[in-house]
Amino acid sequence: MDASNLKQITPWLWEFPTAGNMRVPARIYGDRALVAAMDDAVIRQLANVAALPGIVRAALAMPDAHSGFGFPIGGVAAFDPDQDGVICMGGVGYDIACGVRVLHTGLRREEIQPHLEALMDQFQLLVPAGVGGTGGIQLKAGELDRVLVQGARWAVKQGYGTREDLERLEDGGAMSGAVPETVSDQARKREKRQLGTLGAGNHYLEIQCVEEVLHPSAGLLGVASDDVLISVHCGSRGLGHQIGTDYIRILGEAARRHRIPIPEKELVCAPIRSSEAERYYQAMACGANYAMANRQMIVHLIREAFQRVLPGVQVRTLFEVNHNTCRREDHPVEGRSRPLYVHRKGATRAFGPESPQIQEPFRRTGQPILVGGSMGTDSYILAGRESSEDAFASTCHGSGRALSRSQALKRTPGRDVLTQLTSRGILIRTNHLKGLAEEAPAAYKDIHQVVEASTQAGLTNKFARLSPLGCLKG
DNA sequence: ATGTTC
Repeated sequence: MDASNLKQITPWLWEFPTAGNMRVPARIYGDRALVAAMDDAVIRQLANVAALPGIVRAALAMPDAHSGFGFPIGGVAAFDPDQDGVICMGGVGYDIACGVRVLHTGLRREEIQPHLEALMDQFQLLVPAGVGGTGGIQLKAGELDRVLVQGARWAVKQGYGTREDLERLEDGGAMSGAVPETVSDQARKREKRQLGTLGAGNHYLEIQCVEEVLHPSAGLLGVASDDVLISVHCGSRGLGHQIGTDYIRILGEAARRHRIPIPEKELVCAPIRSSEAERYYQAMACGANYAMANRQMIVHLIREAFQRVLPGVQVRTLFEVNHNTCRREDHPVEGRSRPLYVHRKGATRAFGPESPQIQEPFRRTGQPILVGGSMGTDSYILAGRESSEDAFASTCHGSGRALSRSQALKRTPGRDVLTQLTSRGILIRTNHLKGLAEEAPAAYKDIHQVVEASTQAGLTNKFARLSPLGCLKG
């Protein structure tokens, strides 16, 4: 992207001014190099989003943004129900409430090292992974509806976790507003035996070590140097994908009736107060609850693996954050708190300390966020700040793709990626070499640069830098 | 991301 077409607001924030049918400007967070490296489609898609009814302040892109289906990945947009604002499928994406759970093993680097191979083997054995992957639990008749409403709380009630896990999940593990009747038979059919499965693509389960503590309050999150953590990155599987697919048609018809122009298929939307948008929100909340239950089931499998290899180890939840959602949240608009519908696609919430909109354990630090690097690179723990409110309390979610999947496939064969990572001492487990090539480190932006831009822009503070020890890829 | 182009 040619940054000379953009107005520099700060060295970490750029603006594409309102033009044509845009109602608000488009703004991109990132340093000059990150913005210059973004594909032009990011601006085109942000301009499309900026033209939607009821959009507030600006259409935003985080420093890890790249083009997505209809709406950039790394995109944020908020809509006001009193200004004919809309709910937009593309602002959530297909993998509803994809997110990251972060666990603490209670172990230090030297304690885990002799058991790493055995642990990775057990993870591979116990956690089903891959496209179309089943092997998750078979739900009894009627049970799925309870999962869709209760989310991770359902899993804990079944004995797959603890109350302490739930205290550290968004909404205590159950997003409100879920109505199972809005989820199609087709979506239910695709769900069969996928609860407790990792999925494919950039989804992973990684053992990580705290390399560097970067904030004096890191201890409040329970993180210290050389601690061994686990990150689980996955989402709502076939069920969430089918909900997205189903509502493209429903929201598309609504958009036509309300005469909202839809330049790209997945940008379909409907007025927040229409029955179609209400139903989409209810179905999306079901997808979010499925994703949170899914991660909770995987946490249970991780604990099972530890029981086999290192019995007695207590694996605790540190936090979880979703990065593909639309949520009703209160935000100040022109000095007054307003209920807005905030879409974050490949972007996470980043409320600062004291915010009533985050779980109680995080009120002193701000919302904790795991920003995943690509496979084999560092990750960061960040926490939200009050100044993130400029971006509707949002920040980046990962390092962000620099190459498309097909470009990455051409660049490096999967076997070479495996060799490179192994030679750096990272244990890789996968059943799918092609997937490894698509997710090669070279296919991603530089995580350090993305995190630095987010920090300099005032969206988040750095709390810790993590390095990978072992990775199970979907 | 995804019953890997319904």
